[in-house]
Amino acid sequence: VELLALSEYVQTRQYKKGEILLKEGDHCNYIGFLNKGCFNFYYMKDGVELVRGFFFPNEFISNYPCFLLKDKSRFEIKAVADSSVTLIHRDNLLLLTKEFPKFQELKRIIVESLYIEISDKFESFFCKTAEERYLDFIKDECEQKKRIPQYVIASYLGITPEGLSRIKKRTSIKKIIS
Amino acid sequence: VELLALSEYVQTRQYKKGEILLKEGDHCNYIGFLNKGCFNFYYMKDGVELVRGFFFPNEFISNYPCFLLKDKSRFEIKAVADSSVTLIHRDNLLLLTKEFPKFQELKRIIVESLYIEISDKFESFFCKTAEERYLDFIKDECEQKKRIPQYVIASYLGITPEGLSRIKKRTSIKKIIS
DNA sequence: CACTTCTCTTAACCTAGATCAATGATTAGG
DNA sequence: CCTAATCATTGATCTAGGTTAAGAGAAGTG
Repeated sequence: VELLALSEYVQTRQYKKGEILLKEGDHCNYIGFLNKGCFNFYYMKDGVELVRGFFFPNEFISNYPCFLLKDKSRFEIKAVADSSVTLIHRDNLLLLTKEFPKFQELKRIIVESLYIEISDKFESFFCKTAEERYLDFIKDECEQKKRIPQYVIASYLGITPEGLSRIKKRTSIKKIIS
Repeated sequence: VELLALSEYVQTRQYKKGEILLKEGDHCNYIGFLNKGCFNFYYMKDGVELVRGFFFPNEFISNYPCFLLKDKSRFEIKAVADSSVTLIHRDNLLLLTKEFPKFQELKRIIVESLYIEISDKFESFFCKTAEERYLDFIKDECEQKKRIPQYVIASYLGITPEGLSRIKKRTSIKKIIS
């Protein structure tokens, strides 16, 4: 029953590689569920994209604090590959949660996972080297990750593409030795 | 009226410098409001305290996600100066929010401020040098901050005490030149 | 007060990663 | 299929901060 109701409140959209889902300074009125493809989010600093994270299939895409607070977003969300996203508007989510209290749970889960995610990332950034972060990143190398350009990964790891190149060389040498 | 009710649900405690308010692995059953003094929070990594932040007067002290989820805390909270804290137990906060819906607001404000705080810190750590972070830190140099030992500040900035020492020398030279 | 224990600073050396510049390797568009 | 643009790698040089070791202040304790 809930699924049926859900389908009336949502819409599915295709995004081409490079297309922007949420622009800096815009309001985040939708929450997306990523069916296929891959997005990243980053904020602009002196004209450079500082990548903070990725969205992979079966994850929720949004700037949740902005969604909740009706704030302006400080970061952007962009497709790094052709993608398919199911979107729900804030108003419709509100209607849904009123109709089906089950969806309340959903909201809590989203916030919690966000907080945990950022805490973990903070921790890894705080006490790991770029090399360790890289190894963590490629540990579960899914199909999506292989398609992310190196310079985007480098930014995500907090280093330059040149630095990442060197790390890759270094780690592949280490692999051969051991 | 609310204030009167409040006073029945809370207790005020004194903490000596070095005393621990929340230990790693413990449950966080209280939220504290810092009247006087200063706390820091950190997690242990290979026997070393990695400081992540401070609590100053008029701020709420807790591991809020743990407080909510009744989880075990991964970080500790310790007094870096003699302090006075007003504590409220989870159960009493629950009673209060039932009696006075006004306090619901309070909970939302705490989560929001936490999320914003960690986002900001992440951002500063991600794209600023230790020197910039240090200058940010001393910008509003209140009485409490002056009492925090250098090695604690260094840990907070993500560097060693030696590194901080160098930065201080460097910045003081820059000041004289300009 | 003297003594031990923390805390802070300094110096010498080392390493990770930045920056700059050049050159291959891919990819996309006509 | 070819050209242009983008992306990845490499080398040389540079810098911030780590590491180690030593010494100077402060501060708590008997």
